Amino acid sequence: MGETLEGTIAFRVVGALRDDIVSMVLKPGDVISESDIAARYGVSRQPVREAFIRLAQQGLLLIRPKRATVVKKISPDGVRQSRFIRESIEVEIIRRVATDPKPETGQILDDLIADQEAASSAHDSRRFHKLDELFHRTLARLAGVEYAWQLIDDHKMQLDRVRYLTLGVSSSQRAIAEHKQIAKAVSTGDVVAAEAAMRAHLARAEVLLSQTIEDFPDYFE
Amino acid sequence: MGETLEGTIAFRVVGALRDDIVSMVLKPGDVISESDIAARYGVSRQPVREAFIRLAQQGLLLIRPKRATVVKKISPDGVRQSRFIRESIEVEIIRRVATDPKPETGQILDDLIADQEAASSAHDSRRFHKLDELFHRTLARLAGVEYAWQLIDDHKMQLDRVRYLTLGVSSSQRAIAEHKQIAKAVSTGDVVAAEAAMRAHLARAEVLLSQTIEDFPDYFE
DNA sequence: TTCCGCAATCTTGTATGGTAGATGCTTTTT
DNA sequence: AAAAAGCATCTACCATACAAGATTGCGGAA
Repeated sequence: MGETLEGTIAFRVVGALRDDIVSMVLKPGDVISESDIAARYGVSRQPVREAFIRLAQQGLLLIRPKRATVVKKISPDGVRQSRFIRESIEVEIIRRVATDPKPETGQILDDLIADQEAASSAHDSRRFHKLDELFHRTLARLAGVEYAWQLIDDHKMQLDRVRYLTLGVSSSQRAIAEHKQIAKAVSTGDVVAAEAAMRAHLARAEVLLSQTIEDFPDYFE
Repeated sequence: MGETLEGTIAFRVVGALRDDIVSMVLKPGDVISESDIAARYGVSRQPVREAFIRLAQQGLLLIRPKRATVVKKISPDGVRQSRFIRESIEVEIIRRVATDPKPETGQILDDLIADQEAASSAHDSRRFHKLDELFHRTLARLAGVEYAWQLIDDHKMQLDRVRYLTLGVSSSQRAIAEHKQIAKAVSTGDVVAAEAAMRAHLARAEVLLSQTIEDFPDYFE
């Protein structure tokens, strides 16, 4: 035991702040200070400061020395490049999986899609979102590069803030249909179709950004 | 001014430790402590601790709570996946650049290659390495995703530690020839050839890893 | 009225002391 | 002799105090 630092105060503060930022409880541009957060959580400045450092390195906070710390505004160009990174990696993943599909691949993906349909029918959007994420992470695992997904996950936080602003807009039916396309192309070893399906799937979120910027201009830089 | 934190002690310690780790002055498995480093640099433990946090998040250190902090050993699988990430992104970059090459693209790349040839003739391996890095970063800039290169750069630290163990092995002549291939394919808009040339260029380092593991087994996990 | 300067008061950065957990060696017990 | 208990001594974690840059607003001078 104790091989990780999950039990530390700093770790808890990191999690709490990250959740608040991604879920827009703390809004882009909000000014916070080590003392504020420390008082709010009833701890000293020290672990809060360390949490700030971690979150700043993840691109969620901006520490302005001797001035203040602010919740980083969403950078449209940053979002664009995060998507570029995600698409680059996921396309390469889908290629590798489709090039050499294992026998059990199709069944694994189909099971996940079935779960998603259940969550969609139950209108459990939180579970649906979790399963959507799992679908993509599973593809990474099948390609033997699960660590690469962890990287995407870090950058996805930026995208998730935008997603949170557009809740309810996304059509789960359409996402499921696209997942089915991807799964089918993968299990039949059709690399070209798999890549095209993945690109189309990822491109769908594209249109949302400009509209969101107009709706919430203060949250963007 | 002062919009950054470059002037802080913690920042300097980060840089110094990172250089020591990448250049193998601090070797994988070495045990260090906040007190050690603090005494060595003549500062207090606080900025050292913050430097540890940053470096741990970058994957160079492993903090074992209440036990010690060690220079992280190189993970062969991590190196493999870092290469996967790099190849995914760089291939996508080269596609975009080659798909829509700007008029000045060819000249920019040719100039860089010329500089590299000069550095190679002068046997200035440090400058050669810097220019090699600049070549790739320039491609990212031409694709409009310079931030993506920054991401690669973070992961490249892991690869650089391996590279440092194999100094002198790489042939600069061959690297230059490959850069020329890439530049030519890009400026003529030959997407397929550009992608193939980039993959070949990145794959060349592949063979070195297994040999390096045999030569320095203690540095790997 | 406008502008300049200064001081109160924010902020983050740094130093240091104390706490608790983990390790390893010594001593004690069986 | 072997195993277990105790203790010295590491470590990172946390709390607190102080330092120094940055901001704000007030007051006096032009």
